[in-house]
Amino acid sequence: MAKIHELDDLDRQILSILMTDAKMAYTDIAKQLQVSGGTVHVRMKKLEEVGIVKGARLEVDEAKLGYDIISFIGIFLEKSSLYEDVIRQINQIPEVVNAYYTTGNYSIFTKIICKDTDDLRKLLSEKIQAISGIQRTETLIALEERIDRPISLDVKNTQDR
Amino acid sequence: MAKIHELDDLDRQILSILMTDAKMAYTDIAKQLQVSGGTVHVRMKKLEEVGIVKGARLEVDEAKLGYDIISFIGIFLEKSSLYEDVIRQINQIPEVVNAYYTTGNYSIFTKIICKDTDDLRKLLSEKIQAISGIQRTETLIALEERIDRPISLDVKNTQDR
DNA sequence: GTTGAAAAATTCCGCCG
DNA sequence: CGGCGGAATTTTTCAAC
Repeated sequence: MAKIHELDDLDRQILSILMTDAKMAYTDIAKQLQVSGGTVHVRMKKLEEVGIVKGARLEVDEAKLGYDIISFIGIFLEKSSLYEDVIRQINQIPEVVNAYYTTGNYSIFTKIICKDTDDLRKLLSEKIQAISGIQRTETLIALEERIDRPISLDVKNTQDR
Repeated sequence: MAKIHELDDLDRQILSILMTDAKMAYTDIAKQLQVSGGTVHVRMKKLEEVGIVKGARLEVDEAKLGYDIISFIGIFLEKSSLYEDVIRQINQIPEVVNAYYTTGNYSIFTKIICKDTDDLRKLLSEKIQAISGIQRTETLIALEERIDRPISLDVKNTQDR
């Protein structure tokens, strides 16, 4: 479930560009990388086929939509065997945007985006704490998002012009 | 820095669709929502102008690219006045994909994606710990990402057909 | 990997409710 | 004014080389 396919430098360059701007036209990328538009198309098709490219998401300013609170909630389970069940229930909560199975302090670690502190309070007391199998939670509130970017692929030749 | 613009239901429906699939053609969205392609175009332009739409990112399977370790690192600062300086230095580390200023236990909370545990170890000891102003760090390693999705906008009328 | 041409989507503009 | 329809321009997509 994590097979590494052979990618050449062109693949990585195309990915690098689209990872920060998925809407850029293939013809523009082609110009930038000095290849034909057809080539970019073929590469992307291959990358989609092997599952490296899973799709594209619009980046929105959540705060401008009224979602002001980003928080991380660490969840301790009563028994680790409850993991699947708890994840299933957490999945029902729309405000949860990420959930990870983790080592260390917590069993499950989640990222949550909600409208205000009242929303968060209700979410914790009425939704999260209500899930059976959860022992206790720890909440971390983010005041400011300072870095948000994709991973940077290292590309050998950046001698494009 | 968080002004809420008036969005109608059509705006929210368009956003909802593109937030999960930014590559969907405007004409397809138009068909789905029973409006003309031109209308979708005008709405998106407005959403971009007011900054609600910031861009689009390709979603990639990091594991297939060899990036197997997702970890969260909480950073304690010696003095909170060092915040800006430390963020600036963290920003230089390509593996850092997110950084937040937080309340609670930590001062800075980061999400990091790297290739393997050895990479992570080096990152911690050679890059993070080397930043002056950092007192200590706490690391959380994610074994499995189970939920990864955008926020869900509530749309009044979903009577599209 | 390229070229070129058909099909489709984007983008713009004048018109209508 | 907000939405519509159509036309010009670009882009995507695919074949043959």
